[in-house]
Amino acid sequence: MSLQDEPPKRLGSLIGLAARQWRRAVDLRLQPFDLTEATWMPLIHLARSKEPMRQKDLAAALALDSSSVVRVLNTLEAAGLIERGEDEEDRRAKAIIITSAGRALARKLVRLSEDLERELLAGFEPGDVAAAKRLLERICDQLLHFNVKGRRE
Amino acid sequence: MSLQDEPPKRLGSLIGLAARQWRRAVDLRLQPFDLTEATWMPLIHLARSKEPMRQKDLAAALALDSSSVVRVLNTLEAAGLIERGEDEEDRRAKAIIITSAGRALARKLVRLSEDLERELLAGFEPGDVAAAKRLLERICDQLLHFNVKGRRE
DNA sequence: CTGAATTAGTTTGCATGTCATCCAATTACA
DNA sequence: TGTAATTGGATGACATGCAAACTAATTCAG
Repeated sequence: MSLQDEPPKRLGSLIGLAARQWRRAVDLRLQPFDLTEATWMPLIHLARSKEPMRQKDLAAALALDSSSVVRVLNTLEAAGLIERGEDEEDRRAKAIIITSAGRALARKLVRLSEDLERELLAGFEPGDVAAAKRLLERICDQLLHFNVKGRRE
Repeated sequence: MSLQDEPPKRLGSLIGLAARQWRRAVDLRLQPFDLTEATWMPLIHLARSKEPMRQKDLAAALALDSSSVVRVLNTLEAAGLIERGEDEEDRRAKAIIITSAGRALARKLVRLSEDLERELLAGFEPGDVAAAKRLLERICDQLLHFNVKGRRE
């Protein structure tokens, strides 16, 4: 059931496949914490920022639709990992603050994610990985461009 | 809104981001055909195969769960692009056959997908792209391994 | 040959991402 | 200043992927 036996995949499918498999791997490891890939990313991001973030900024940072972020934050809030405070400068906005429980969990998650990536990439040339990352970043930029252009033509 | 301004992304997030953006790009282009990325992949795959395929084989080829394939095939069947025939050798199985309308559409889609990829990758070194593809394939293999091991341990 | 295990396909429930739309607050401008 | 446009957030509908449970057909063991 190896992948090399099959006809060459397009880059798009390959990326999609890799993303799905990666997500499954992460979700597997996060099961003990009752978290999933979608929930840990915001948490780590929030832990990294010293200031409380607005949801809009978080969405931008994660390159997610703001509606997705709303839902994820709901579950994080229900789990007591974050709180939604008021933003003084703009009463529309909410200031997302991470609770101490959230911060503690985030520390574990960062370690876990580093372990996973290390384990997964063991046996790969660091240079190759870095090159692939650069390429992916450029592709993402290209796609962003492309999508924005296509949408609000 | 460029991506370079932000902290370096982990490879996992980067792949996920690229996959989402790529999907959006494809979906944008497929809107006129009332299709999405999830539906065109099976169609192209079916068009490529001379023999009618079983759903199980299609699922394996797309690296999808068989239940996902069921749903996609339902919509393709409703759109008149495929038909589910009986498999003579095994009455459990269905032989998926692509209709002439499906085949015609698939031809367009192949061209479209090639155009998209070409356009998107213009300005990239072909060698770099090939290297990234190889790396992604190896990562997918690694992840498959990893996930199978973790699941039914 | 008969019952157990396996297999192909389906159904259902859940998580996640996107879009369209709505509401309230803010900003811009005439 | 008063109204229009914009913005942050929330909600609902839909697509998609996965897992678990189910059905029907096949295979395997005895």
